[in-house]
Amino acid sequence: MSGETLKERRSSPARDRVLQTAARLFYREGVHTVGIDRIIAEAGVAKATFYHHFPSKDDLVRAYVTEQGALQRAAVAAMPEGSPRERLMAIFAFMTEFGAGPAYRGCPFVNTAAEYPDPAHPVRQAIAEHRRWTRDLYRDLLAGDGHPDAERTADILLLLRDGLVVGFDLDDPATVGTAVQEALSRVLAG
Amino acid sequence: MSGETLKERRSSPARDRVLQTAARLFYREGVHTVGIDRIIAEAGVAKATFYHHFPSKDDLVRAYVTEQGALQRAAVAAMPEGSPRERLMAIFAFMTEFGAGPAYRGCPFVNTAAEYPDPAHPVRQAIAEHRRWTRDLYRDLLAGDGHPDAERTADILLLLRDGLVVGFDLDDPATVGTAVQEALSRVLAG
DNA sequence: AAGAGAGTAGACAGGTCTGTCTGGTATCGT
DNA sequence: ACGATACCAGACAGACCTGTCTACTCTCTT
Repeated sequence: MSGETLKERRSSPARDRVLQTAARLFYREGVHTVGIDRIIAEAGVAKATFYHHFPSKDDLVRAYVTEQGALQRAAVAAMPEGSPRERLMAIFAFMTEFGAGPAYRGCPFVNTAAEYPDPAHPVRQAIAEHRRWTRDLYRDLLAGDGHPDAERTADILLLLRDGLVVGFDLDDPATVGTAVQEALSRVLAG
Repeated sequence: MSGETLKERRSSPARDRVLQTAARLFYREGVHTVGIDRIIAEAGVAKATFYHHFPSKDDLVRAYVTEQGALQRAAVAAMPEGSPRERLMAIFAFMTEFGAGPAYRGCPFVNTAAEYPDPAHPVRQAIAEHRRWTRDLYRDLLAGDGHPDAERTADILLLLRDGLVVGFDLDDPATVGTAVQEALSRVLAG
């Protein structure tokens, strides 16, 4: 057997193009406003091919969310070595840098969740899974840094992270950036 | 001249019913997924009447956002008397209580903004206006409490507020509730 | 008395949405 | 050589969307 026996992981050029195009459009314009026709047109893929790889649009949205999660996990894994404290700070520094950029449109998970009210929906479950991973990442880094209350502080950092992504999307980036720095020092000191 | 000479403020039973129905549906299910037909059906209003009061759906959405802002301002104004510090705490206590309820679906402003990517859109501007009011409210209460850095701390509180509304929508309410309390004490202790 | 304004019911136009289906081509493993 | 798989182009169905329009009723103001 070849390397990739995983069920859903089968890749193909057309599928990748669809997913990449969908990611770009969904992030920039939202999920419900972007139609299948537009995605396949910009991806240069036939409609039958699209429905061959994704049984429905919701499956594509779920794949989009899952893909974004994988990208974030890969980005964290590829981060330069350092102490847990340094890594934690680097994560927030990266979000701040990215959030201040002109292409920033908020957090794909938070934005997509706003369009899927039902918590039981597969898309929402994929989002919930990524949020658990994020919180656990914070907790592990805090614990590795010897923080006395890693569990609760991780919850606070998630709170801060959500405020960050919303603020960078809706408010003045410079103001949000300094607020995040200040909040981090107050939270981690306390 | 009678009391109400303000341009847009003219009220009517049918208009109120439309706005109230739209608020309920938009909040629970999102803006783009709820159509005009459904709103007028549930509001018991003819289509011509709807378009008589609201030139387009976007005008209704803008009215929805503006109305939510007015409700929040009224709620704060109707709060029991107390010191600035007590009032600030009461605001966060109220959000926590409300956010833990079963009907909570996140912040209407944040959720609606996720469906309107263009910052120049009237809907987005109405949202931005409410966010400025919120931040200034925090700043005034902090200043009234004699906080040494009311400006920057207000930004942090807004950060925390956004984390709160997102967290209560997507995560376990109990966990978020304790995290907010803890974060508040750490941030305000400074 | 008369007209303006608010209301109702519902048909209609023109567009967009998701998803299906037809029909044909190319590549690849066996 | 052959069957499976991936891909293309595009028509089509059926639903839903926003917004317009006709035609009529009721009530208030002047």
